[in-house]
Formats: sequence, structure tokens, C-alpha cells
Amino acid sequence: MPDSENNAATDFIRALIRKDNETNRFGGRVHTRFPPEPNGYLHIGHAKSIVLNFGIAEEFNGLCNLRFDDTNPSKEDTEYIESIIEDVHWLGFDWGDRLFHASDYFDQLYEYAIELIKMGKAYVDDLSPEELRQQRGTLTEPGIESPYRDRSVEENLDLFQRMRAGEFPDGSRTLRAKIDMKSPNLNMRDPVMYRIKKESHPHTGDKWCIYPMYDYTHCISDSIERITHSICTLEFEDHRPLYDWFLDQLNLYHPQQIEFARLNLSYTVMSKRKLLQLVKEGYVSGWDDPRMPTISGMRRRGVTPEAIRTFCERIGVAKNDSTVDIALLEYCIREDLNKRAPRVMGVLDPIKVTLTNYPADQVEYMECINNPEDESMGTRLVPFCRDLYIDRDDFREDPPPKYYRLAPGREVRLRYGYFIKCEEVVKDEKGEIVELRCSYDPQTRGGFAPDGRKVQATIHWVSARHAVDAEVRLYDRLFNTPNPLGDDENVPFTNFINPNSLTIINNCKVEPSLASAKPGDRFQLERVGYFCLDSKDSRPDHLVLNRTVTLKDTWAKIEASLNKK
RNA sequence: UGGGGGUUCGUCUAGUGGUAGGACAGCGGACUCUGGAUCCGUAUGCCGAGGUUCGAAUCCUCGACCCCCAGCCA
Repeated sequence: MPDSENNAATDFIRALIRKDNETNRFGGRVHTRFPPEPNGYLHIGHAKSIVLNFGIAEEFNGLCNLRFDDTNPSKEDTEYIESIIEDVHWLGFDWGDRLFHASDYFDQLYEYAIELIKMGKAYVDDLSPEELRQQRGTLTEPGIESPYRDRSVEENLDLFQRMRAGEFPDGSRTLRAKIDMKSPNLNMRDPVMYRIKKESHPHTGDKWCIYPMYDYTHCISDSIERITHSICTLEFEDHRPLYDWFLDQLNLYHPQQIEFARLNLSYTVMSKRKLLQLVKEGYVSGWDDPRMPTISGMRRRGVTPEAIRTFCERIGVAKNDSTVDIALLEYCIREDLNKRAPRVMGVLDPIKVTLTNYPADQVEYMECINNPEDESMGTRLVPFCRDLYIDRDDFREDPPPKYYRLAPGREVRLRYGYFIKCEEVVKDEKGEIVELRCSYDPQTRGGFAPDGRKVQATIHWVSARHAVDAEVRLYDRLFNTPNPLGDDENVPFTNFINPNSLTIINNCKVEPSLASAKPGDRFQLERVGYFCLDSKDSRPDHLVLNRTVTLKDTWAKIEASLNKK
């Protein structure tokens, strides 16, 4: 029997680790790491890797390090380092005292490079970037050996030390591994180990003007940290022979690298380059725009870390290229919020309702359940009076079939309130409905009918006299097509941005209890969706609500199929 | 036409020689003071062709298609 999703995951990576433990390959140790480059914000794809690496460590009583792969100061920034630390923590993971930087190993890496030079396994090359590219060969033709390939150890040592000393301009020389220019694996054609970059580094300052390349750095960093299982994405599969080569030459400890398929999600893009483009070109307000698939964007949108973790566990891990339906993410978000988000009432597009037979000055306080899924969350009192607002969408002058909310002459229940019946529709000179005059049944207080009569619908409301104004930001999918990358590379992905991915509405009315909510607080607007108070823009005197995700909307589905016919 | 990976419902993913299962999405129904939640039911799948075998998603052979690699990016 296959394990159900709640049992221990049985993906190929865990299977491999179990086998390693059985054979005592690493002495029973399991030590993973999450190695981001601090050149952008973390996104849901990184979350998959984080949940995998930290999750495996937890499961196998092992450890997981956080290590910044900071080998390229031109692209990296402390802003990114800080955001990454915050995001991994927020997701619920901790690396104890094991926060490392590849740059922590620059001295060691330099010594190893000297060692390789001394062994005749590395050389300083004077080729320009263009020459180097030309001589690398192609996918089908072998490369050409550099004329500098056979310099003496002494000359290489001298040149490399002078590279470090800053004697040569950027791009003028590199240190290359001497492997095989004819290798069918392009990574083995004398890869560059060091390049000259006279730039200061966010972590090492101005100490270095030569910086090691990722391939050289990464495998040795994993080795230094005694990582047992180096989990990475598929595109590094054919870098593995190079990693093995460095480690073998230097006679260093070998972690086991395991590659898995990165996450793609429908209706969004995942590459840091494209996300950066969305930010820089102003398609979104920043890395934490609630429409972004970034951790910070999702957090600001109101998504919980638990929902993200559940999602990452549910999608599984394999080597197939895959694009997960964003509907699964939305499902995980609803599932989590349903359990924990307190319910409140709010009206997005208010239409005035006057209860003609309700005492004009009377105010009652209705007891409302805070979360029907969790009794321990208790109840609250919500004011009720003659003057109310309901949502415009909950009334139709000419109701279509199967629409069973309010309509002329029709009776519905106000949630936790009374049964009301629409007696009169008041319009302005433009024909716009401005008020509904309704009668209420005093016998139905709390929403219960003593005579047992049924009502087709229950709708939400707020007291017009007590309501609090709010700005609501309705977020939707960022792109209007499942695959914004398309089949045609000439069509920019920005062509597919959903023009309705953000709708701001300003005259929303929410129940008074929201006045004391804090930025980031999440709740369900009954019958509408899950929302949170925007952590940047919401103020006590100007509430800003972000829609995290809608509720499942069966009526919308019926309506859509009605419209098709 | 070099090398490295991959191909199981619409989408993810199990299955490792013995009835192809789960989740999401879809469809249908029950229930409901959220057209929410919940519950039940249901259709759809092993890339193809050969072979081995009592028996193949699984093993073998041949083929097709997809992804990655020609940064002094990671």
C-alpha cells in the first residue's frame, strides 16, 4: 500500500538516504543545507527546497545549515541576505548556529587553488572572455587547449598571487582547472575557477579582488561543512563530475549530491531574473507585492507558513519536469485558513438596507460565532440596527434561475440577524439602486424561525451606523494564462500579465471589531474570502485589507455555466 | 547529428514482476444560519513498437518526444 500523504514521505531522495543509513555510509549522519545566492528574494520554488532540506534533517534527526552562496559580489546584496534569513525563519525553520557563507571559506579555497596549481592541475589563463568562449568548442565539437595551458607551476603561482594582489585588470586573466578540453561534458573543459573582480563584497568587504566561481566553491563548501546529502536541482546534474574531480584531486570528503526537479507553478513565473524584471519595470510594487510568488509577497498577502509547508509536502519530489496547478496552492491556503481564521462580516460593495418596521433608535448586539471550525475561538457581539449595508451582489432585481439571495418580495436570512423581506427598491435618477426597503420578522432573532420556515439564503451585513470604512485590495492571479512563458520566445511574458490582478475598492464597510485588528491579522470575511490587514499600508484610521484568496464560490460556477448557455 | 536527465489520469505524485492508488482540478449528489466547511459518488492515465514471462508501468531491444549544458552567473 502506498503511504498516504500524511505519512512519512517516500520520495526517491528519502529512499536514498535510508539506504545510506542502512549501509552506514555516513555513519548514520544526515546533514543537509539550503544554499541560496543572495541575489533576490526567496520564492515558493525555494520553499520547496527549504522544506525538503530542513524537513529531511528533522525527519532523520540530522542537521540543516543555511549557507549563502555569495561568490559573485556584482549581483549580491545585504538586503537579500536579510530577507532570506527572515523568510526561512518565518517558514518555521532554524539553523541554530550554523549560518554560513561560502565567503567564509575564501581563504581555504585560495589555499586549495594553490595546491591544485602546485599539482599542475590548475593554470592562469590570459585569454579574454571572448577568446575563451571561442575556444571552448561547441556541443558537438571539442574545445581548443589554451596557449597558456602549459605554463610552469612557478609562473602560475606567481601570476595567481599577483591576480590576488590586484596587479591585473578585471577580466584580463582567470585561474582555470586543467581537465580536458575534449570532454563531451562542457563543464569539464578547463572550467574557470577564479576571476578578477575589483569589487567589494557584502561579507568580506575589500579583502579580495579575485572571486571563486560557483562550481569550484560549492562542492568544497559542502565538503567543508561535512554535508552528507547535497540536494540540488536538475540542471546541476552534469556538474557532478566536476565536483567529484575537484574533491578527488584535493582528496576531500565527498557528500552525495542528489538532484530533483525545480518547482514550476501555473499562472506565475518563478525565475529570479523575471521576478526582478517585474519589480524593476514596475509591474508590481516590489518583491513583497502580494501578487508575487515570493515568500515575502505571499506573507504580505496573508498566506500562512503552514499552508506553504503543506503545499510543498503535498507536491512531492521527483525528477520529472513539472508544473503544479496553482489551484493546489490555493486549496492549501484555504484549508489552513479555514481552520484558524476568525470570521467577521464585511461588505465590499455596499447597498443600503433600511428595515422599515425596526425601531429607529434601537441597537441590538448579535452573538456571532468566531469560527465554526473551532469552538474555542468563542463568540463576539456585533451591533445591529435599522440601517444596514449588504453586498450589492447579494441582491438581484431580476434574479436568474438558481439565484437564491435577496430579490423583490423574497425573504432571506441576515446571518446571526433576522429574516428580512425586500419590499421596495429605491433608485436614483440614473436608475441605479440606492436603497432596499425591507421588513424584518421580529420572531426570527438570531436567524432562527420559530415556525420552522426555511429561507433559501443567508447573507452577510454590517450596521451602517457602526461600520468601519476600509480599503480592500482584491488580488488575483498575476498572469491570465497557465504558462506565461508560452511557446514563442519572442513574445515577452509580460504580455500575459493579468490586468485585473489587483482591484482596489475604497468604500467597503466592515464590522466594528476590525477597528482593533493589527497589521498582518488574518480573517475570513464570511461568504467572501480570506483577508489580512496589509502590513505596510493599513492604519487604524484607514484599514487596508488584502484578499488572500476567495472562498470556493459555487454560485460563480453556476453563473458561469448559465452564461455559457 | 556530443553529453546529462526525463516520459503513469487535465495537473502533481505512488507503484520497483502479481487487481494502476492518492491529491488537486472536473462532474454529480447529500448536508448546511457562510452557495463556506464537511461527506459521498463518478469519469479520465502507464510515450510507441517489439520481446522475455503464467503474468510487465516495472525486465530487455529499438524508436519517438521533452528538459538541461557552449557565463570570467548560480
